[in-house]
Amino acid sequence: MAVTMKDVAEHAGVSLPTVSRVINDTSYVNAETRAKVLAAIEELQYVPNQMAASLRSNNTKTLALLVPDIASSFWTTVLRGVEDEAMARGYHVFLGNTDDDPAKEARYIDGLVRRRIDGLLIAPTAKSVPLLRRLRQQGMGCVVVHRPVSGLEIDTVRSDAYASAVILTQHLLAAGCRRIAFIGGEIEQGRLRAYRETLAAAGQVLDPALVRIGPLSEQVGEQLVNTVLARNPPPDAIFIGNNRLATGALHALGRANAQRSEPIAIAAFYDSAALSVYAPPMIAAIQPAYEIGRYSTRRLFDRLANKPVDGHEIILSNRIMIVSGAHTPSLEPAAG
Amino acid sequence: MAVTMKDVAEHAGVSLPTVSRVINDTSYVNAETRAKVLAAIEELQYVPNQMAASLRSNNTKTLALLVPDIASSFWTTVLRGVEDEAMARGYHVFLGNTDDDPAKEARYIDGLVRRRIDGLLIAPTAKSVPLLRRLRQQGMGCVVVHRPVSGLEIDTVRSDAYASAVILTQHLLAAGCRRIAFIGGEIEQGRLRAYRETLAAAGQVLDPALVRIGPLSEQVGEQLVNTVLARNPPPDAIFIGNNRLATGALHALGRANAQRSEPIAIAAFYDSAALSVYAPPMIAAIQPAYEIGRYSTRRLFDRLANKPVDGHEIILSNRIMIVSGAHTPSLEPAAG
DNA sequence: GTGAAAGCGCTAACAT
DNA sequence: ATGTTAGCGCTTTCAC
Repeated sequence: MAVTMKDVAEHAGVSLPTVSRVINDTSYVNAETRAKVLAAIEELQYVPNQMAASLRSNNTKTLALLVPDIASSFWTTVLRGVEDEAMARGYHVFLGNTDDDPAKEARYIDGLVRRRIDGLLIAPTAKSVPLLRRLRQQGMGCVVVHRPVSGLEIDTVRSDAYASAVILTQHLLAAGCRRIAFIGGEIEQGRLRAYRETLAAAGQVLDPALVRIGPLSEQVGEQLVNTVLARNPPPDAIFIGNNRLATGALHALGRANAQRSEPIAIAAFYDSAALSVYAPPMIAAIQPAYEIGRYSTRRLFDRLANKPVDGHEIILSNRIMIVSGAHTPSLEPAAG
Repeated sequence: MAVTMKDVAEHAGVSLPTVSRVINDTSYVNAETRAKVLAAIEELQYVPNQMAASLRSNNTKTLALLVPDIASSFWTTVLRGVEDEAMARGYHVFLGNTDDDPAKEARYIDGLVRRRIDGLLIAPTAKSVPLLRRLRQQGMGCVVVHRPVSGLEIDTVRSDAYASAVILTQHLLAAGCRRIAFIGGEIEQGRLRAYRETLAAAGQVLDPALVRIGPLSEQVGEQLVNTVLARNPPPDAIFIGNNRLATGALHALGRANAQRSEPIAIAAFYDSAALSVYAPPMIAAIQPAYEIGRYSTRRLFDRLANKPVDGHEIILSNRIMIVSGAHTPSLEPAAG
């Protein structure tokens, strides 16, 4: 059917492995021989068959990134980081959406293992630990992206959500807020804990009705805000623990604040893509999505190359920003 | 090394092809035999090697999507559509960013051809026609996404940008605007033509200084708006021909309008993801990104299956929306 | 309905 | 520095 390495070898009057050596630069080849081979490749328009190479050599030069939903600007930016880093090394990347559904995740991973990907970057669901454990036993290179995993020593790249959440909460307290609501996703346990502990440390009692958890979508963000606003007395500040929720939540808050003399203060986990589109006055923790993507991929490559690395966790810092104008996010990180 | 089909066959006491038949459901197998095989697969934790299967069967159950930049919400949503459709049929998808750079695109495609992907979904650069022609000669299934291609009969899925641009321009004219600026990307020739022709049809003379073309980024969107606003006399309306530019452009316009008694009217190509984050009063053409992704993928599958299809172009309609409140996009499509 | 044999296109191990 | 040989794990073809 298509032209194969054998055809190239015959055309160039050399043996088949010599062609392989030229293509993969895997051992020295005479300049003359090399030229003949290159000419044959050019003339026959030969394109190597990676399937065959992979079957023999046991590596596919292929990675995969599994995220909850690529439609979220955070994950999009992570993907861009992964892609840039992988492409620079001649690797290609599969993308998969899990929708945080363990069944979908499992189905995806099965397909990826069949395809013998060299490594996996994954934002696991809450129930993925056994699956990750099995993958690792099978020798699959894995890096967990942006989510902590308990009960398993595995490479993880994430930002320090807890520390940022403390700063955000302290900022609201310092601004005089005394009824601070929290909305977030199931997965944001660290941020919720930071919020609770910071309030407790400041001697604040917490109204449990002001803490709302829900699935990660814009619509839910809006609903959760409306729910806590309906509480009597209403909150004087809202901590939004997730960037996906933030998109909807900020809308609802914008409308609510437009009708109040004293606006409700806002702290939010957000990302730079969303920031460039909409940024009301607030204090925000901006997550380094692109860097998370790049560092995850680098760590994966380091593992694949058996390079020595220290520790299992890479923790990047969020950028804390105080946004003052309606559409003019300050470009300077805030102090503290 | 790993457990192979041969191991499964021995364990189940059947021949190797029988295992293959069970796995791929490729011919009838006795219920008993089937059960034995399935048990062996389970017991040995066997995962088929898709490389080997692909090498033999000449298909990889793999697609690729090449976009200018996945960080744009439009392409993100297209990807989601592609992914959903592909996953439903057991296909996996490679993602690539070209940054509209022909060299990068070529490098990417080479890697994909080596990997023997079954089909390619691509938003080509302006210079990709020869490349596409060659790919098609090699028998690669190709669908062009969201961009018109001239001089080549190739499957294309896009929205009717020209028609929408006419409606947007007519709307601005009907609202009494007489100095309508246009900002867009190099690639948006159809939209620019619609704008020019509609103005001409209405007997309007066009100030060439009010037409600005630039590369697609938020920053450029902001710059282009500032450039046309600096013109004396200033425009009374701005037509934003691209959703990526729109993000930055709408910021600049928001600031400008805040300081004017008579606001500058806005018409824009936008997308639903961006809309849910920020939507000032304007008339917008909302592009059906998710559907473009799904239809492209379906068309590709139809071609791969040699199904008869009529025509090379699938043209979807944009949704025309009149946004009135600051953050409350009307959910009803506007008439006309 | 199932098995035996061949071979997809390449790389790895060895020989020279 | 290059050639010979073997075989990666599977599907296909052809028997029976």
